[in-house]
Amino acid sequence: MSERLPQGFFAEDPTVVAPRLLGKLVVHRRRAARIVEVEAYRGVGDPASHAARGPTPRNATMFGPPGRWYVYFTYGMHWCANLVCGPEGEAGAVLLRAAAPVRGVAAMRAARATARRDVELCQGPARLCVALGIDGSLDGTDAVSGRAVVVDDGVAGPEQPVTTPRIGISRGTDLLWRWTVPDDPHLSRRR
DNA sequence: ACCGGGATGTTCT
DNA sequence: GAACATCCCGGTG
Repeated sequence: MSERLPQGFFAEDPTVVAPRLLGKLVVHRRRAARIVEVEAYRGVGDPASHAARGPTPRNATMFGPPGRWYVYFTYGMHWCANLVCGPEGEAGAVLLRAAAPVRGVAAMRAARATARRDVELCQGPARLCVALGIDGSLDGTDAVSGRAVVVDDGVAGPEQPVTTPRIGISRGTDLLWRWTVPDDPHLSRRR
């Protein structure tokens, strides 16, 4: 059975929370997917973070309390989903980059008509949002007890997650702040 | 398989 | 204007 995450799960630094999210389930609209790939973004001080230059209207949620969804719009057409982590005001977050479909697969296929194989349904941060029906209306909502939640269903994450540089960024590329389940077929591809 | 380019709009220089 | 935590499609090998 799925259990709510303990209070304080998201209170630690995003680089600590990120690997712990591997193996957890994202649940929304009767669909569920197991997280296999994440990236940590620190707030001010991380040049790749949306919060690097302080608060703006877009990143306001990042500066709020941990455990909430930060959902942003990019490239004129894509939503991406993060979990706010760390002390309030530090604007840390973990980006969900890929997941393995677990429940509601038919609904995911309907939402992701261009996916040719089920392995592609949540393979990438924007694809994951489409498959699960996540959009900007979720921004700022509670990820422990709200409409969309992250839960622990008792399946252990990897003992030794793989760490790599983050994908799709032009600054902070030296930091190994991407964590993946080793050799999982649902990982996003490029580099 | 790999690559290049277009889509589309918000944010920032 | 340019960049952007992306994806899709159509070219070529």
